[in-house]
Amino acid sequence: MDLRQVEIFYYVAQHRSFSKAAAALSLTQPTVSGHIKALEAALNLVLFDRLGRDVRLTHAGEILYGHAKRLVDTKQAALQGIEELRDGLRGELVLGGSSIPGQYVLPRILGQFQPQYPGISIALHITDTMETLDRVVRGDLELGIVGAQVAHAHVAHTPFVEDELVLAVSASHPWADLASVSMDALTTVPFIQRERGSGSRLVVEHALADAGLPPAHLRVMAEMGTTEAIKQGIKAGLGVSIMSSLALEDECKAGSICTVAIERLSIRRHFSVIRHTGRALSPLAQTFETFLQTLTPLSLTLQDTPSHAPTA
Amino acid sequence: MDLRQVEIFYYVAQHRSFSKAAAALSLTQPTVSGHIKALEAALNLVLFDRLGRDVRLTHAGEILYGHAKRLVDTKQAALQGIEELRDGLRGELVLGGSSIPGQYVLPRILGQFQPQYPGISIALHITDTMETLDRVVRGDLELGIVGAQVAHAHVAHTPFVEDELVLAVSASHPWADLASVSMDALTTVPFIQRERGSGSRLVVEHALADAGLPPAHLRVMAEMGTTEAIKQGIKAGLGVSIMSSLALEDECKAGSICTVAIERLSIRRHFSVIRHTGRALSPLAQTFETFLQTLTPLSLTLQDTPSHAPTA
DNA sequence: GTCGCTTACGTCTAACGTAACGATG
DNA sequence: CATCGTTACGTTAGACGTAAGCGAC
Repeated sequence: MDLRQVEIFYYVAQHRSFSKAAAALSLTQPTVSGHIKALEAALNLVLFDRLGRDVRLTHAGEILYGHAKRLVDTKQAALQGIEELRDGLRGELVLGGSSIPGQYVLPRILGQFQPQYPGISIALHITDTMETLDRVVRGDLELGIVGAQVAHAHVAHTPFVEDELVLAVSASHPWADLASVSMDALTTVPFIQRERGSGSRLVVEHALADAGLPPAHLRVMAEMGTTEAIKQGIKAGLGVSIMSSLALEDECKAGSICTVAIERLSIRRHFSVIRHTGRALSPLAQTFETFLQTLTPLSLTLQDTPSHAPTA
Repeated sequence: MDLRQVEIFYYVAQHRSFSKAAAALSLTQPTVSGHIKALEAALNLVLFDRLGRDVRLTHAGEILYGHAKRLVDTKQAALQGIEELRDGLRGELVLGGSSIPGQYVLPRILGQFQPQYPGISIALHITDTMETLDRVVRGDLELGIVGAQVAHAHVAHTPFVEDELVLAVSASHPWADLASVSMDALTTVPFIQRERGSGSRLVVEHALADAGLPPAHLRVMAEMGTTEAIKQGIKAGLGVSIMSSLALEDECKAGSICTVAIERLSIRRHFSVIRHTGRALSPLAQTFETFLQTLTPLSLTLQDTPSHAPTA
């Protein structure tokens, strides 16, 4: 049974006329005749009584009519669903982000993106860089945004907005009012670092090592799983840390944490958008990726990114 | 969007493999490839991620999969519905019958027919011959069984079981014990006849007229709308009547009404199955018509048709 | 090298249109 | 005779198969 035939049957049944159905379908009347004939032959049923100029459904035709209506409706619903999907108007955008991008960057971006597509839903999985990468590889996430360049076959990295990692100290710390401290000074104070697997930690260790300060020289007094925990540790006077300036916005404003420059050291990184090269992106994900590319770093910093120097 | 493509897509999605889907569909693998390619082009969407030897649905593919499943299921349901319909296993058999066939013949036949098709329902409309004919013409009834040959363009008559119209008198009537009476005697007793439009009345009038007894010569003392009313009239001693032997079964057995032969007159008729020549019969009606044809008059008379001579 | 999807190409069915025919009112 | 469905036939698109190509493990 061919859907085309069923569709034509549906039109004929509705119009009670072969010729009117043909007109409605932009076909010629013999074509409609042929399809109905073929359908009747395929089903081995007579579907219409041809009564002079009147065409009526037979009992069998009425049964088929109900099924035909359901088929045509289902097809229509499918086409509409696909249409909306293709336009990125519907669907679920499944994203992943490591902690800093996931907590401080993506929420702002999604806040701009979602209002443009009221029909969509967004799932944002915030884990760490490694886990995000794994999920992209498995296909659980369409796109990930991570804070470190982690290579993997089948995974493409696209550089994204820039981030600066800064030295953060408690407002009551002796360094709080200094313009800058030397790199060597870092080894003299208790240091709090992120857990292994964190992109931030990777970047910090690389940057310090490149500048001639092996990570082992730091007086690491604590290793914490989240940036939030580290901030609490800093405020409690446990130690200092180097973290994304993005995470310090509120604390700088509030004056509870101050950032201090490190002499001759600027730790900058790009966040990366990662995706599986072997998998196709959903239209919605494509739309989002395009949206990301139109975002200049400016449009992010424009909204309340803390200035480098603490306000307090 | 072609249903064939969707169906093939559905198989590929289920098997997570083009080649396995091809095998399941008895197609070659390139054919399946081609269909998926065409579908992806038609929808302007990538439906599968081809990951080496693994094939996975994209997000768009998953959306389509839901629709595809509904489409395939709907098609399947339609085919099954049609199948059952064609086999006459389901549906409604809409019949009409004039009073005698409708009340005394069809119930017996339907009692044999329906148990063979548990899924069907039967609507039996009992009116008179003319009304039954009209309804067949209008298409409200697929088949009618009437007691007289009434010609109409587009209506075909098929002779059915034979019926005998007999003289019925009350058990207390002077004629009750006679073997027969003369035709002329009929004009000497009060006569009860059926209403206009009745096939029985038509047949009786024709038969008497043919035998030389104009209907006007009867001493008609009552005209009643139903056979049942006439039987009550006979039992009450209002008069005699000529009616179908089929309607007298119980009364003869009970001894309340006796049948008497009329000399040199036997009034026989065939019931006719009528149908519209311009309309197709539903498979169920076809099945029923075939069933009717296999019924010999014997199989009807076999079950308790009253003997011509009264038992009492 | 093997497995599995894609591409290329040839065949053949069938979808469609045009034109002629036929029946109904 | 006008309208509407059917039949006949020619054209073209596409469904399918075979064979070769190609990337991944």
